[in-house]
Amino acid sequence: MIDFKNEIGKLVSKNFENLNEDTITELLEIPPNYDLGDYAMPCFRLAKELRKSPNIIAQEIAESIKGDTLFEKIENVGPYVNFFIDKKQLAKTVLEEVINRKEEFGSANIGNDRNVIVEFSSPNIAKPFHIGHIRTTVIGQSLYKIYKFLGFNAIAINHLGDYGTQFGKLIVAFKAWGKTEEVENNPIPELLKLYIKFHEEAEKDSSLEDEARMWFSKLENGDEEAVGLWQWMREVSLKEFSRVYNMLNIQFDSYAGESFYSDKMPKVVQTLKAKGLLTESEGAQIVDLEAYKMPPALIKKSDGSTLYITRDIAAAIYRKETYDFYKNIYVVGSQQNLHFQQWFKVVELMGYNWVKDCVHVPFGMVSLEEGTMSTRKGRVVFLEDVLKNAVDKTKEIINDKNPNLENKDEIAKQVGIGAVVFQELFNSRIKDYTFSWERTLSFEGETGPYVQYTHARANSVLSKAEYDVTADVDYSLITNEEAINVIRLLYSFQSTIIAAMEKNEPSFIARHIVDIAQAFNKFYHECPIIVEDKELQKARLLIVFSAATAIKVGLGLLGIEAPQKM
RNA sequence: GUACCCAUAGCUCAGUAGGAUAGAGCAACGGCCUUCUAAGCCGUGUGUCCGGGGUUCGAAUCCCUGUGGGUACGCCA
Repeated sequence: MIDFKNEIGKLVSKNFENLNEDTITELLEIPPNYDLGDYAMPCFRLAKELRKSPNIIAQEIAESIKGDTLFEKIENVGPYVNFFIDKKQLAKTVLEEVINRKEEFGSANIGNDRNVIVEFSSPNIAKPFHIGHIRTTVIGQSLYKIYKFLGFNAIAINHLGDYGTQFGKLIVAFKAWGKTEEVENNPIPELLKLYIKFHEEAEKDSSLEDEARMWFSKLENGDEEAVGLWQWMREVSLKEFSRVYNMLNIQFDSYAGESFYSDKMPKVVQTLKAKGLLTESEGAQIVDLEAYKMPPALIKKSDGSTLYITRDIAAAIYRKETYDFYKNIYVVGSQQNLHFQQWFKVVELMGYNWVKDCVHVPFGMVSLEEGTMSTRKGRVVFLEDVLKNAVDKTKEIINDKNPNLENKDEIAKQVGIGAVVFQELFNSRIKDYTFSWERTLSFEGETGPYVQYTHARANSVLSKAEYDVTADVDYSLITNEEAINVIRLLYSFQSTIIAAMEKNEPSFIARHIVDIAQAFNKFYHECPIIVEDKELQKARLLIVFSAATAIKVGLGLLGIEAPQKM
């Protein structure tokens, strides 16, 4: 595609020797509305250097450029120079790009096949997969897809919470009150019951906590009974999780969870000791971080067993050795900000300069209307229930609006789950929010189903017209504002995807495809597409095809399906 | 107590690297299906951009400060 910013840079610098292309393109911005052009160049900052008023500079620049074919108009308004792109040129460059690239539209080879690890989802074994896990799961999946789309070799890692004192607790609880058959039949809920019971009983009898620590210690030392029970719990839990992953269509390249690193930790402790970073404090082994205004990092408990932070360090080192990552991304809630800061600092102190490539991508908390979620208190909303409810609601809507639709169940699944995922990805990561059924199950306005609906509608037109993609189009027929607005959004599609990658923010893409859908729907209402004039029809169908393609690609990057009909 | 995060319309939120009149969706009300999918489109209204300073030609955006809310701070993850 033509890079219009660069073209403006060339045009202006040609006439003004003391302005080079880069300073011009850096100044360029997109005006508040299209009446003021496609690009604007504010001249305030040039005023000092050129010793003229911004208005005069803008006037001189505007007057110096005459008769360029890429721009239909270049005008001066006060201190701004406004550039209006020639509509035919814009339509041609954008629509030809879509034709040439189809569902690769928007992709780019920025990554050069370098490895980017995305760690996400990472639920705790033996605990329910609840609504609090949705953000990491869905944001992680989307980032994984975005990096791939931009030419990186993305690696999805599910860092399962399959280790730690909690397993000591579960083993104690299972041995005391559990029944194998009940757990086999209904693993997560039964294990959760045991976990809750443990905490209730431990309040009365604190020796249970010690017993739990002892069992975890046994597990770490390879005690046969402990390892056997642990393996069994891990297996039945994973089977449950995979149901949700299948619904969301998520695959992982690795399930190397915390337990995977258990034999890699002694070396970390050794290195820390060798580098003189480890000190003893209250019987535990710590790395003092006071010089960096942080609380100390606990490496080993007083009973000798390890902690979360030690495992994360071991995992990072292992990943560097195994994948030689370009970036190592952790999609983990903002509650763990300090934890990441601490262990990043420890790794830095160990002398590993690749720590700069480790990125914590935090996100805000999900709470319930009743208050914060608590597994121990059993106050949770299961993710599977949310997805199922959304699918059921979608089925009702389909029966109401489009009862003759084929594959109702499949489409209800795509739309219902799409609605939940989209809602999750539409807002900035960092914001906290309260889960609400009403909002999750609303399908109008800025929602997944709205975008999917727009895609299906576009497809319906294409199939009615028996459209064949062709570049043999008279682009000068594309003149109306509604059509051009769609094309403008398609033009900025790729830069939006790149920004989403740079900021690790899938919501950029979600918002952009809503914009495309809105612009398309206006176009759809204003301009009849299947018309007498076949040349005009061809041009408009190409816009329909292009908008549908971009929406499909965008939804794909969010991990959402784009059904042909709905 | 200390650190970090958040604060924009009745509600949920956008607002690119500081730039021209601060925008969407929802909710409310009123229109539009004999024509390409009405999960749609069009119209109507609302803002001390949390308060106060500062930097700047220019601040919702950057800095300082206060307020309100959230999170985290040694043997959980």
